[in-house]
Amino acid sequence: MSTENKETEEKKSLNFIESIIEEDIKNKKNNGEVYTRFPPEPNGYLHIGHAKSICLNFGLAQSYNGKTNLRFDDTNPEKEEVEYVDSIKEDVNWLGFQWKDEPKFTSDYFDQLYEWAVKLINTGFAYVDDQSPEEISKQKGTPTQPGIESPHRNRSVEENLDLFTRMKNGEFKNGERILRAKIDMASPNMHMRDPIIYRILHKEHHRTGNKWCIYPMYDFAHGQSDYIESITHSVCTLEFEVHRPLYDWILNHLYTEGTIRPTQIEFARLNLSYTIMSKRKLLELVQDELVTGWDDPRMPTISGLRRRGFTAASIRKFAETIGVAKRDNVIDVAVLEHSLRDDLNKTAARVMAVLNPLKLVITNYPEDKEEFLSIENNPEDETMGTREMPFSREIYIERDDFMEDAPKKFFRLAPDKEVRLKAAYIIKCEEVIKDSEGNITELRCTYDPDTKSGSGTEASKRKVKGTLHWVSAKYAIDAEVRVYDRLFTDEAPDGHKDKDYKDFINPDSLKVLKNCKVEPSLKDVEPESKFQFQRLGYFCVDRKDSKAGNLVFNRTVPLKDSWSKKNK
RNA sequence: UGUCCGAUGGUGUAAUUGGCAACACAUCUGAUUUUGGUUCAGAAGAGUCCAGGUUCGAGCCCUGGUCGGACAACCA
Repeated sequence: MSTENKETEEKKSLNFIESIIEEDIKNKKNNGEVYTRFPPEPNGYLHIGHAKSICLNFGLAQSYNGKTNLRFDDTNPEKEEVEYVDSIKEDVNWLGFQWKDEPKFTSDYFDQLYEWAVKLINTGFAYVDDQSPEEISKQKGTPTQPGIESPHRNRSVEENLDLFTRMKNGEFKNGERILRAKIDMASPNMHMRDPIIYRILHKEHHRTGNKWCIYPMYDFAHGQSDYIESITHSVCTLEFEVHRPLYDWILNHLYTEGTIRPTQIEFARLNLSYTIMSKRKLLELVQDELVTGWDDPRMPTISGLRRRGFTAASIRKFAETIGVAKRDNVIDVAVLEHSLRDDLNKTAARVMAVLNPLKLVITNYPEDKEEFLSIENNPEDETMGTREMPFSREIYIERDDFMEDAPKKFFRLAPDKEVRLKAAYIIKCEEVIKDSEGNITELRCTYDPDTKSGSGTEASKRKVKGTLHWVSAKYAIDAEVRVYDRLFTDEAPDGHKDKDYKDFINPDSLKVLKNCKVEPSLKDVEPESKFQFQRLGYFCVDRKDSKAGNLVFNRTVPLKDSWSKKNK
């Protein structure tokens, strides 16, 4: 049986949301259409957890020939800002998704929402309450005890209408009046105990300015926005599960026969080991200057991952790999790193860079001689071609690649030992030069001219245990390399009752290396371009700080390293 | 002493009319390798939260438990 046959015969397994959608399509629900939305609140930057949701929502629409809206859920002017709106649009685009038409805003629907509130009042399903927040919350009861009804619950429609109009007109101060849905104060679901649907907020809104001084609550805006936009499947995270009865209740009171009616479906949010995902805590890291900003390469934000050197494709692949379900989950951050390496391995050009330079002189190599050696750009992809690298008598190698008293399994350079210089010659270490304090300052080696890589000679085919990367001292370019590591030392930084997540910040999450030497082909690299520094890891050109003549590279992720692992 | 949701190797996700628990990550071998990378070959690791029941047969259906999560913002 051919693989082709196999693929067509094996049905791809569906996640629970896809199952629901396929069932809906089969039943001709919503005319078989699939229309999703991604509805962030513009009160912070998007993170990898949002990426899961973005890939899910846009991906669902893609698989079922549907469309996806980007909608900003901007009903709380106290927390929301345009800076966040802009960053969110950029991040979604960067991830590779296109929303339908212009981005939508819940604030676009404030007029309609107001009308619907009036309708609810007119039909006797909403009332204005004059009580203080404290009183209202006291009457709300607890999950195990029913609430009690507000003394204003049975006001006349006329009085409610008058009061609500005056709320809108700014006759009251913040908190003096509130509009509530009249549902059931004894409901076992707290959200059904006459939830607040409109509050007074004398605060300028980033889009509607000072037009409104009353703003709808999430529950009185989200479902209606879905409905207005003809969203068929409103996919959100599990914490909104208990809101679903209210979502449905509101729709029941506004729904017009024959229109598309959205359904809310909840999935479990992403948790990543060694990572925090709370927007509030991420904001705190930024405000406390524990990181340099929302796009600090150590942040799990999309802009942080991007600046770190992640590819959009690797994030999409990650989202696909982890799947979607309803149970709590913690994904090993290694899964994310794996999808990254997998992508970069195929796409990133190999270059030579020495992070901790140690001078090495090849004593039998003529002083005036120079060679240009051909080297492949990516062994995984021949079409990426080759380049020429200058070789000369004086080179730099990695300090870690030399050991004076080397253990048996150390396949690198040591006194009297041989090693191959990648794409060049086999050299032998003859002498170790030290300063007065005993620090190694230079290595003297000899090379065997017959061992030139690719020359085809018998000597060139000789096997030596180790191969080192190197750069010509004369031609190397200086660069700054920022070596990033995970931000937290604990698997679950915010999972400890007795300790703050900040207690687990990794003091070595960033090491700045100033005098690195990189090969000359890197002279004019574009910001964000990605490379594999041979034998070290994947690095990218920092999109903000790298300039011609002042190169800055970020370490995206190290190569897998079975040597250091073995030596732990 | 409430309502809703969930429970499958270390981690995640599958098992679609009930039919030998599969895949990925992680782990460990070995081979290849001018990257201690990649690739390749292989190993180990769960009997599906527990107890009953239905059935020739249950991860899947039924009953009762246990454990975990969410919910009491004029946040979303």
